[in-house]
Amino acid sequence: MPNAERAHTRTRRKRLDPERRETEIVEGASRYFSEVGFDGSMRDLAARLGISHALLFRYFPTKEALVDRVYERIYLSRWDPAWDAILNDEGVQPVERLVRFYTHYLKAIDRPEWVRTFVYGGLAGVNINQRYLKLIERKVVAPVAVELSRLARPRETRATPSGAALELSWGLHGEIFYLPIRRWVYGMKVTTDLEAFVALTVTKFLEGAPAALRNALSTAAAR
Amino acid sequence: MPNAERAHTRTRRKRLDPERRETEIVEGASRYFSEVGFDGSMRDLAARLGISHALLFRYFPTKEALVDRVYERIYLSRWDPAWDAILNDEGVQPVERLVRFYTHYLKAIDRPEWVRTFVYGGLAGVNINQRYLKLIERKVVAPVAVELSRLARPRETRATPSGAALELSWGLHGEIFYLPIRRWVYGMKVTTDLEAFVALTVTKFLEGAPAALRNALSTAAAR
DNA sequence: TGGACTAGTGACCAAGTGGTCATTAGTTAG
DNA sequence: CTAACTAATGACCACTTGGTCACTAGTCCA
Repeated sequence: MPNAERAHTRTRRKRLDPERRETEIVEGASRYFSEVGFDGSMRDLAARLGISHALLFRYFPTKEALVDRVYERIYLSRWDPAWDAILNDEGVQPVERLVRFYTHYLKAIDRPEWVRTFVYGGLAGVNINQRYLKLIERKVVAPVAVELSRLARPRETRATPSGAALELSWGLHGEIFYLPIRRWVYGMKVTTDLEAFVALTVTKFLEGAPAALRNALSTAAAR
Repeated sequence: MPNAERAHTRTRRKRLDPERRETEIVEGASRYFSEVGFDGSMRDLAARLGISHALLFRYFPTKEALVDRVYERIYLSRWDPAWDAILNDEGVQPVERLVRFYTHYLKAIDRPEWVRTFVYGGLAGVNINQRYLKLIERKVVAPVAVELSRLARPRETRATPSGAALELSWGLHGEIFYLPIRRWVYGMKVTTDLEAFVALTVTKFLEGAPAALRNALSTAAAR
């Protein structure tokens, strides 16, 4: 074992093959920036990784390039196609579908890198956020709103959900998303029993939203 | 009119009395930091205010002092005592109470300085946030949870609400808070009809939450 | 064993940061 | 009109930042 326990001081220079080093950098950067925000410095990051900051610039020409890479890693390639199936499985009761979907989703999302980076990005106006939210609207909020409309008015079959239905579905999403926010942004102590939390929230939604929607639609129509 | 239209160039040096200058600085700083985040520089801020950055240090010994002051201005002194009355007015139906309270609250909150600064502060771990959320829990979430418990189980009279009831009330709060977040953090286009939004959300809550709570309590008891 | 290849570094640069201070110039009371 | 008071400034300091580059030293093949 040639590489064990050096007598003379310090972790000497380590030579990694470029591929490994790169993933090490990207992963480290994800963690680092999510803690500190994207104003964190390249030198600090390098120190954490135990390398010189010059090396970072060997792998990424600018800080921006690294940051872009971190974003990419965190969001894109993070929508699990299986979720679509869960959400649209006609053979399952709506409650069950929503509970399953949001439990999976929450489990994937409820991590500091994800949540904090997302919020940092929102504040900075990074456009990846807006793209992501559009995706959420298309894949989750709108379908849920359609389902909700059907529950509220079983007879009607409208393709596009009303504004109120969308608002209510965004409400569900926001409510669920607020759990990781409370945990990772505001540092509050909150449940870790994600499934119970989702079940509770979804039940409330399905018990209350159809009535609220009917109410809103009829008062709007009466005007 | 001695001070009108100088022929020779530039807005010359202006001499304000300290009190006015100070409020001008604090207000400008609130706007500036809420846009840029607290990593914004004192020089930039000064340029925006049309003064030299040295002057800022005449009024605030350090940047931190200014930031503290901005926080103070934005949150503390921003809980309207009238809200307590609205929320606890036994003579009014719960729906109406919640709608009124949250409409007022949302109107006060739904401004970029407030929302963005709050979120920036959360990410940075500023303790004022945690204090504020404790206040919300004490003044809003907990009372709402108590009310909710009463609605779900009219016979019981427990002083402290269950975990599930609290969770549901936090859900309501999160859902409502998510509207300004979407507007000011993620830059989405969302309703400006706050009252209609609150009415919708509160209705959904009151229609759905008691049932969800009963459900949760009985399955927990059955175990 | 010795070279060639190249991952990794230290020292450096220009631009920006928070913060200081001697100096300048509006304003007003006498 | 002048002198005194003090709001406001410009020039400066030490330090940090993103980024560059000539050099150093692991590793592996001949």
